[in-house]
Amino acid sequence: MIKRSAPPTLSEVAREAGVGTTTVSRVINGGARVSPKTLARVRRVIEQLGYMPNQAARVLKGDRTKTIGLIIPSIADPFFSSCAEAAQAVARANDSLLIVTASHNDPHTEIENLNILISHRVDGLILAPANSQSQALRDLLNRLSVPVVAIDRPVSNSSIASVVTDNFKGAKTATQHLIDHGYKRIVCLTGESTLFTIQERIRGYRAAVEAAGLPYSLNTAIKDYKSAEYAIESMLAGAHPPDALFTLKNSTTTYAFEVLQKLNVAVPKSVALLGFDDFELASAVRPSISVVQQPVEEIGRVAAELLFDQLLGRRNAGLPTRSKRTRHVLLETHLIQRSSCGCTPSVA
Amino acid sequence: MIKRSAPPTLSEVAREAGVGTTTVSRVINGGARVSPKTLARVRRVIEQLGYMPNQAARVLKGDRTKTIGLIIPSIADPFFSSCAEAAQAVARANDSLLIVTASHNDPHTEIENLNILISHRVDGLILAPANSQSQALRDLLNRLSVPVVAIDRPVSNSSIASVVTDNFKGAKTATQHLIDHGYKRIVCLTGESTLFTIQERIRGYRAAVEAAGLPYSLNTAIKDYKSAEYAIESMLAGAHPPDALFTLKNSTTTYAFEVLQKLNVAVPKSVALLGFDDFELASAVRPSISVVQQPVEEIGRVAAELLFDQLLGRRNAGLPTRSKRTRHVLLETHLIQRSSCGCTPSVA
DNA sequence: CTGTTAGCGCATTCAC
DNA sequence: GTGAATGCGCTAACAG
Repeated sequence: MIKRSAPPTLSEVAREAGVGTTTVSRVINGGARVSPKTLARVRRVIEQLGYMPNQAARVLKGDRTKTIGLIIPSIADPFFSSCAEAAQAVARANDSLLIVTASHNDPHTEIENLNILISHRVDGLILAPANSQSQALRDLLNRLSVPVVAIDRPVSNSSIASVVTDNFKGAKTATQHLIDHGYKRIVCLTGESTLFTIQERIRGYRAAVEAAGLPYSLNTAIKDYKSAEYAIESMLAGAHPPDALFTLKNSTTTYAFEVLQKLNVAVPKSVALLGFDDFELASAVRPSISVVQQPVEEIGRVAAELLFDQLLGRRNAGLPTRSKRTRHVLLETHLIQRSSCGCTPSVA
Repeated sequence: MIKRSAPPTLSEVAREAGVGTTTVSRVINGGARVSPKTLARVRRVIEQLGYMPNQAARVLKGDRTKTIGLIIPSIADPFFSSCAEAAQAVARANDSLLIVTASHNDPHTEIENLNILISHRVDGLILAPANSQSQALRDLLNRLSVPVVAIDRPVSNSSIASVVTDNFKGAKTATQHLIDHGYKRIVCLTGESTLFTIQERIRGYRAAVEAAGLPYSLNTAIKDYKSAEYAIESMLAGAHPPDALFTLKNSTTTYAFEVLQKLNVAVPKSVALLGFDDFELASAVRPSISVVQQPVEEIGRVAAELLFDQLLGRRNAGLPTRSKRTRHVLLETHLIQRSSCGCTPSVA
């Protein structure tokens, strides 16, 4: 076992096998038009030397890099890591490598990641924009020579393809569901209210309560257990305590749930709970928590498929045609009726 | 806004700015030894053209790629995605890009990923071996010219650095904790019993019960809710029903928890529950679930730090010195005493 | 301070 | 079937 400092090169293989570099190149790329004898010999040398083609050199030749980039807020976030997993599956199916980076929802880090990926000459890009409105991002994306697909949040005022959940409709339907249950004082709780998705959900909530002539009550200051506890405790002690809570994001939902438990509030009897975004144990807790479910894997999968559509279309078209049909995919949510909203699900 | 098909190159920038390529190169790399005047001019052209250096060309020059690879079973798995996040932070701090791929615990896919990363000439590699025993993996890893760090599971019979949790000790301590509570029939439940980590935990469980002269009862067939339900239900109906359950992995723990709830078994009164590996809502459910917590982020962080240590050491040493001190880091677990084991935690 | 030049490893003409 | 030569974009000698 020889541990060299530098990996073997194609020409070393060629020399060792006593053939030209072209032949080795052919062998690597399928072995067409090479005599069985030399094929075998070259393959043996490759095996022996542990030769692996240098991706950088191939890329430099101007071909595609067979690499696509994905920029998400966080790798550790279940929502986005599921997207990533799905996108990676599609990438692999298209013989490509997916490079995932985290922006932490910071526009600066996002641009940084973008530049890194551009330097790596990714063939295409999927990203969840930290800020849907950012002019800088829009500019950078527009001058890019590769196709881009936005996920979870669109890039506003741009023709960039996107795959997002119908947050408005999902929130409106969910709120309506609470209204149908007969709740009169539905309070909406959330954090990170600057995010596009959250704003859409707020719009949906508002549309529903206003249409029903019910009070609109929104608290966007829930950032941790403490703030949730404070908010809920004071509301409950107030003159017009809520009879239902609509939480717009995962963490808020669990905070609210924990607070209600801590306070020994009967759910849904005294206060109902409905959350946006499903999570692992929502069905395991007591009462099980009703949620608006997003098609997480689908987002990643569809985004990647859209990207490769553009990639393939582009190659077939010959010229880098401006995509004729920029597509915006709006994915439906699904209301999962468990116990916390007042429903009695068939499956415990 | 001109959308070119091919990204601008360094020499285009040079031509446009009326300087030599070297000057542009200098500007890109910090701008040392360039007159302020030209510096400004070149920078303007770069900005204007939206030039970004081609990573592939740099790599081809033989320098480091400033890229490290990470192979984990799944991106969507909270445990590993947290590791990945931590490793990425370290990578960024070292001005490097982390490329994450998923092996799905399949040795074949693992080798495939490995080859892809080798082709990309990563400077180093972190991986959670699908099979700790695999000879093929060991061979491949050994002939690699870059440093490797194994996480979660070691590569047995090899000098490859590793960062793993002390699964044996963690499981033994946990079992002992149950014994101290007075439980006499502690049953161990799990799936994926071929994994190194699970085997270590089984060893720990066994060591503890045998030392205490208690019966050893292991079921490694828990793969979904159904199998958990079947297993637990039959045990409970048997002659010697367990008074405590020790579950060796996350999913098993939640399955067990759900089954116990479904069956209306009082926890921990009738049957106690203790799980290996912490998870998001373990403290939010009722009763809150006691667990053996692993230092997840630390695994990723330490592994990456170890890798960069080797990388830097290697560069300073000049020659590719065989690492004198191959390091094996064993990380301690932490027993989180919540309610399900019979403890009364101070924090509800 | 600045420009010229030579390759890095590979795929790809184009000859033989 | 096969090989020699060219150039992808960049950096690092070396001149000036």
